[in-house]
Amino acid sequence: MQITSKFTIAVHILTAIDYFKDTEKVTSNFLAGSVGANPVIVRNVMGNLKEAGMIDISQGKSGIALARELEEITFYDVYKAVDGVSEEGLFHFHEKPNANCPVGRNIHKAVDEKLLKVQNGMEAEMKQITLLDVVEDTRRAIRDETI
Amino acid sequence: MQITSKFTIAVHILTAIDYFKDTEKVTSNFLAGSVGANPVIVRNVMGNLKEAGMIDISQGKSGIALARELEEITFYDVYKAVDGVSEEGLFHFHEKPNANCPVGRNIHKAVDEKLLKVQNGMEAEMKQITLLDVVEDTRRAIRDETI
DNA sequence: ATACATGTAATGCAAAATATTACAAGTATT
DNA sequence: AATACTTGTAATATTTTGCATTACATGTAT
Repeated sequence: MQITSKFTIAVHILTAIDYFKDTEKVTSNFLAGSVGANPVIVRNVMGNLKEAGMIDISQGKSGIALARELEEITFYDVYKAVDGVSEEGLFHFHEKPNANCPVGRNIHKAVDEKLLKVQNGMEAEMKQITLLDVVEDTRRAIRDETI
Repeated sequence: MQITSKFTIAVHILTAIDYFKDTEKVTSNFLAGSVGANPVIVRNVMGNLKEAGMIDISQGKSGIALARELEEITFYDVYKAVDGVSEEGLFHFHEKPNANCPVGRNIHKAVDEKLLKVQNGMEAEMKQITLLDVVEDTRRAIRDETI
């Protein structure tokens, strides 16, 4: 498949940027600490998010800021940003069916369009979930911890 | 992710079993030829489909037959049969977030339920596509070839 | 000038998917 | 009973992919 842990890392990063923006110096090393991943991975994901216009960073400069409102960043945006443009689609169909067989020759197109429909359904779902939802729920969970 | 090529192989197998049931002796070797995969892979997938009650096969006996009507086999059934019971869910969330960080400690639950919703949306979509759809479209494509 | 940040190439490593070989076990046909 | 052919499965490559790591280039601020 296609959805890697980079997706959840990206969500984590964006959430942490918002959460710590006033109290900590948010760097790739700091984020790597929170996520529990390698700083280089974090920097790569940050690069993807920057290209997609979700965060503002620049080389040398310390400080990472959100470039868009939280409610204007959906799961779909993040997914597209970090897991490639998804030219391949969500599913592999990398069979090499036998061209001498009528089924082998024709099933590809029959299945492809159906998988595309499934993928579109999933993407529609992802477009309805925003980073604001995540941030709100995370903040609530943190608040409830202290009780 | 989780959806492997075994899924498309399984769909291919089921379609071929139906298509060739009256004209060819359908064996794992024959199917492997049509799919373009190794016979052992095909036999393993066949085993999954048998467990799930979609085909009838037995050791030694030649001949593979569908055990259920085509319109009663959905993409979801096939997916569940070959890609495991999906205890893990469709997405990895195998981060090891830092427990010393409030975000790292709490984001997991916030994101998990949202990914679950996406997954459910996708599965709902898969439940609406049946093997009959695939077989009909494949037959139509084969018919159109000869024009 | 120094310290510290991001950017990125190169490499290694581990896990997972897939392929392959080899053989066991069952059935049908003769 | 012997043979041929089938499915069932274990053991073992091979390949691919995700992730980690090292090392260093490049840029900014103080």
